[in-house]
Amino acid sequence: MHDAGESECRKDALLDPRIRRSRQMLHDALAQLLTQKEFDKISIQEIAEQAGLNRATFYSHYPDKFTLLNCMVGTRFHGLMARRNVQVNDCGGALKAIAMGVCDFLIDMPGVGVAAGGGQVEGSIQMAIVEVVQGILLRGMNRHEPRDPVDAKTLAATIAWAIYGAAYTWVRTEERCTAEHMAEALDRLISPMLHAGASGG
Amino acid sequence: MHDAGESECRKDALLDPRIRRSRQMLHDALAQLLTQKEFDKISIQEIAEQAGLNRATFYSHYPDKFTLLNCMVGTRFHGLMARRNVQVNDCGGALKAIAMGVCDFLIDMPGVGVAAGGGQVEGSIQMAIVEVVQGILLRGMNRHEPRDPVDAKTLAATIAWAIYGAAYTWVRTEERCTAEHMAEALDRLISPMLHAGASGG
DNA sequence: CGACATCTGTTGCTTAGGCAACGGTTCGCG
DNA sequence: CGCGAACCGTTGCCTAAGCAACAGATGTCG
Repeated sequence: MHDAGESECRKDALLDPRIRRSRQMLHDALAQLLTQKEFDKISIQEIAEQAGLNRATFYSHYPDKFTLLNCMVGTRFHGLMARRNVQVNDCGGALKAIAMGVCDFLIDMPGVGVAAGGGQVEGSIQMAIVEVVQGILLRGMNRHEPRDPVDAKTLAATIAWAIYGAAYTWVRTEERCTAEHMAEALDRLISPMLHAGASGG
Repeated sequence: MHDAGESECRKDALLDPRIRRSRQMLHDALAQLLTQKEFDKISIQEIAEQAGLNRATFYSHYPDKFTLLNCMVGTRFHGLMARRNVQVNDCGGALKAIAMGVCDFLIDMPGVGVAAGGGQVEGSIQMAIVEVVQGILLRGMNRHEPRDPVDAKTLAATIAWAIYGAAYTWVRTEERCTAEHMAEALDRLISPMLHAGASGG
């Protein structure tokens, strides 16, 4: 089985309610356990037990706990941005909204503190954030001011990584400013990049 | 089917996890809907939808929404008392704990406000509370100071109804005292009844 | 070293839930 | 009155989840 492997993490709709429910419970279980112990100290048995699901059911959804982690992080970040309806449209402030989302997500995400680093959790978070932010940027750019696809992809990647890097550094800073302040600073910093190269080729 | 009919509401343990989960979801769904509209304005379709379950699944657990209401209220009150580990033992204060539980439950229970009265919801609550409180009293009396079974049953019923009636009146009072204060008053009022007739025949 | 414990993937069978469809009731509205 | 809409209670078929059991890997303690 392993229907939810990596790439098909977010086919939320159209799915059997039982499947969506089970995956949701596995996500919640892992998130809960991450508040108590490190990722590599968590067994699949624990996750299944915490979720109130059978261990065999875990394997019918994910091949291993790493894939679950990736899907959990991706789904949660995607959900956060979707709930806030973050998108790049004609009115400004999109970059600020994106940066706010990333900052808030990093703050709330268990397993990411001032301590620890280089773990599997950080990697999953980074991947998920960059991928989702890239998607938002690309969709907005294509809809608003079309440009060369290669340029668009490069630009989106650059901005996505820039925002993630800034937020990642920010969240690990002892006496950091507010997320709001950080997001505004990032917006001012990056906006020129987004609008400068429009329609260039 | 209809495995959870009325009397066998609380066989929680030993049951297939899927069954416990579904019933829990139906309980939560009904409780949620009761915060929004009156009981007889709620359809089974709504309950199933709110629970994220199929309508047919509802019928495999309960014959109608009245049974669900009874089970939901009973389970919730029983769970509240169990979590607080309320029981009649050698040290005093049992009646206060019981009264506190009843007051807190009535306060939190949706569908019971200063308004409305004589509805199906009130009836279910009354039945559940009296039954559970009677059980607690009977178990405690048998364990602590055995007496004639008939007397015990009558005494337990009397006290249970007294507490319910007091709490019912209290919760519908405009400017009521705290639950703590009310429980203490009831304890002082009823304790003599509980201890007076011990070992009588 | 062996004994014991825990976790891992995987299997086959059983059971609960999803779904579509049915006929039947009630209600409101033109 | 007829019509549609919504709810009811039930059915049969299909799919996901529970469960027990397996062999194998790892780890730890005496």
